[in-house]
This record gives sequence, C-alpha cells and structure tokens, in this order.
Amino acid sequence: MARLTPDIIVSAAIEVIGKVGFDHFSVRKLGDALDADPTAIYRHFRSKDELLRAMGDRGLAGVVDDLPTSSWRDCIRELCIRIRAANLAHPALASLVRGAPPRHDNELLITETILARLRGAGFDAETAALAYHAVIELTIGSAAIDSTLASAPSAARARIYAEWRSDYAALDAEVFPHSVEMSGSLYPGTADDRFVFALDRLLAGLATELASVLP
Amino acid sequence: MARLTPDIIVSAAIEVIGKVGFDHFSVRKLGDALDADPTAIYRHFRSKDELLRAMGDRGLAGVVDDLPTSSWRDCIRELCIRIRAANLAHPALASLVRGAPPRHDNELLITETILARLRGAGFDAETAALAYHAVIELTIGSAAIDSTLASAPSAARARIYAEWRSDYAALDAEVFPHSVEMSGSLYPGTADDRFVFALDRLLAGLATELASVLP
DNA sequence: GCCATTTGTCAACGGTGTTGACATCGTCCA
DNA sequence: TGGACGATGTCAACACCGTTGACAAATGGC
Repeated sequence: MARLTPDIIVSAAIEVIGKVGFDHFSVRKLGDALDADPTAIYRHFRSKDELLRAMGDRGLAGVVDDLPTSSWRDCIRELCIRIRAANLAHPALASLVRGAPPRHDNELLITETILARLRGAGFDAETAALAYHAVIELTIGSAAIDSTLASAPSAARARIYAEWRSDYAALDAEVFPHSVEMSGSLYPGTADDRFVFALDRLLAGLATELASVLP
Repeated sequence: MARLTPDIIVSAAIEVIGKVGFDHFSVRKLGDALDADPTAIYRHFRSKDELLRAMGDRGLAGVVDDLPTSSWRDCIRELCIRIRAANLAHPALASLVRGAPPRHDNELLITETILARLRGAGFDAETAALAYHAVIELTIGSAAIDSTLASAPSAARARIYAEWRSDYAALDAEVFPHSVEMSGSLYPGTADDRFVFALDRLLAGLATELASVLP
C-alpha cells in the first residue's frame, strides 16, 4: 500500500507553501512535512514543476460550478474573477503561467466553459478563440502581477501602496507632471477592483465586436 | 579605475541571458563572462533581483520615443506593443512583474506618457489611473505568459502550438465538445496577434467609457 | 606619502532540484 | 505457498545556486 499518493502530496504541499511562502517552498521541506524522504516525491511527480502544476489545478476545483446563466458576459466575468482569486490564493499557479497550455482537468473545464459561452453568444470560432485568449491572458497575467502582494496582510498592502504613491509624488514635477499630479489617484481601490475594471472594459469591447457582426 | 561598472555588468548579463536562457542565468555564469569573480557583481548590485530589474529597464530604453501623435488610442496601443516586445526580448523583465512599481527611469517615463495621453483625451484622474493599470496589467501579464515560448525559434513555436491543438482535439468530445470542435481554431496567429486583439478590445472598451462621460 | 574608501578575490555557508543504487513491500501468478 | 516483479521509500551524492565575510589590491583626496 502506498503511504504517499499524489493527492496526499499535493495537500501537504499546499499546506507547506501556505506556511513558508512560494519562494521558500522546497522539495526538502515538503519531505519533512510528510515525514518522508524528500526524494520519495519523485516517485509520484516527474519534477517539482509537475507538482506545482498539480497544486495549481487543485486550487481550481469547483471554479466552474454554479456560474451565472444570465448572460455570457456575467458568466465569463464571474469565472475570471474566480480564476484570479484561485491564482492569488495558491501562488503555485503563478508558475503555471510559464508557457504551458491547460492540461489538467479543471483547467480544461475552464477552457470548455468559456468557449461554450462565447459560441453560444454568437461568436464565430475564430473570434471566440481570440476572445478566449484575451480574457485568459488578462486574468492570468493580472494574477501573476498581483500574486506577490496578495499574500501580505491587507494593512501591510495598504501601506505599500501608500509608499508607492508617495514615490510618485516625490518625482520631479518638471519631468513627470502627470505622475506627480495624479500620484494620489494611482493604485486606486484594491487590486481586485482594478482587475474587474479592466475585465469589464475588455468584455465591453468584445461585446461591441459581437454586436457589429450579429444581424 | 573600476574595471566593472553597472553598465558593463548589465550589458554582459543581457548577453549571457540571451545565450543560456532566463532559467539558467546565474551570477556565477555572469562572472565567467566578465572574467571576474562572480561575487564582484555584489559590489555594484545589492542582489541578483536588483540586477535583473536594471537589465529590464535597459530593454525599455527609447520605448516612448516617436510615438504616434494621432490619437490617444494609437499612441497607447503602439507603446504597449513596444513594451511587450521589450519584455519578450529581455525576459529579465518578467521578474519585474513580481510586485514592484515602476522605479527606474524608463518605467517612469512609460507611466508618465500613458497618464498624460489619458488625461489629454479627457479621462478624469480616477478613471485615467484605472485605465493605466488596465492596459499595463494586460501588457505585462501577456508578456509574462508568452515569455517562455518567445525565446524559442518560430518553427519550434509553431510545432508546439500544433501539439497543443492536437491535445485539445484528442479530448473526450462528450465532456469537452467545444474544445474538440474548436481545437483547430485555438492559438490562432502569433502570440503577438492575440495580444493586439485583446489590447484593441480593451482600448475600445475604454473609449466607450470615455464617450459616455464626455459631453 | 599616507590614509580611507572603493573594488576585486577567495573560501565558505546553507541551501536547491535531481539522480542512481539499494532495500522494502505488496500483489499476482505458477 | 513460494517466488518473481514492479512499485514505493531511503540514502548518499552530484552539481549547482545566491549570498556573506575576511582579506588584498587599487584608487583618489589631503
């Protein structure tokens, strides 16, 4: 009987990464947490990268459940917000960014769901594919950008944003007039708010595209 | 006289990273390329991260020169395309993604340029800030996603995309009907094309927003 | 010419992912 | 029932990595 299984390893790995952070997550620490030799993990995953991908997919479980059925925009909007949240909660997903297509179950379900809604809305295959890539790129990219700060407590995050704003305010007003003038407006709201603003504008642009094609 | 300067180190580092790839770029290899002890680099940069950021900013030199003056959309569009290209050409920039605001000269110039164009177009400060974050997030995120494959020669890239498409085609058509049906349409054109499609839709959405506010 | 600061060298620390040889254990079949 | 076999876990080791501290050489100011 196998003491270690991919599921057990992934669970332990998520726990460890939550404790030590993505940057300090190592196979050896995972081995300690499992009370097993670190190299035993290589009996179940070809490499650390493969493990990280599996961890990422675990975080996406249930992400396509009970999505709004009202409109394609509402559905995709909600799905993207959930994907982003999952990415931020499990920074392992950030490594998924690194040039690989969806291969695991939950990732495939996401692709299928988005494509289905887009086709159902009336997009032709080519445009639907482009639109799919567009929303995914914004969602994953945004998560990758925000993942570092997302792990900090919200008070610390607010302090960091305030620091950045004052950095802009301290610039030479001759060279960077707008940056100085608008320093108080930069990094408005939460990173989530900013993402949703971008996503809504992208979806609006896609809707315009659709309206121009439909009868 | 200093044999090593930040400029010399950054130049050598860019050369090395172009040869061995981002993942295999190390301080020791950089030392070899400079015919100097690897640790000498730490006399000029506090850490490897700081060096990477400096490399990134080098790649952004001149990115705001001679931008279109025709309209804010054309200007920002072109600038984002250039930023993405710079990011892909110098994957060091990908590390810049990791939760830091623009601090170097070229990065600051980008921010200033975008904000100036948005304000000039009629966006109020709050919306301009949101729009700035939106286009930057898409641009940097997209580059982060594509950076791994961008370093491969285009023939290899085409082969990889073909592989991914056939992965989708091989899925169970009962569970993933749209993915299978559209497998031939996925990953259309180049990654650049797909980014520009997304960027244009986002800019269109922002333009709609602007039109609804202006008299 | 002396002194202090900067710059380069060297050895070393404490980590990292991964591999190959070896031992153990469960399962299936003769 | 015994034996073979494959899957699983352990161990030592390899080849790296970023970074630090002590020391030496060079540089520039007084």
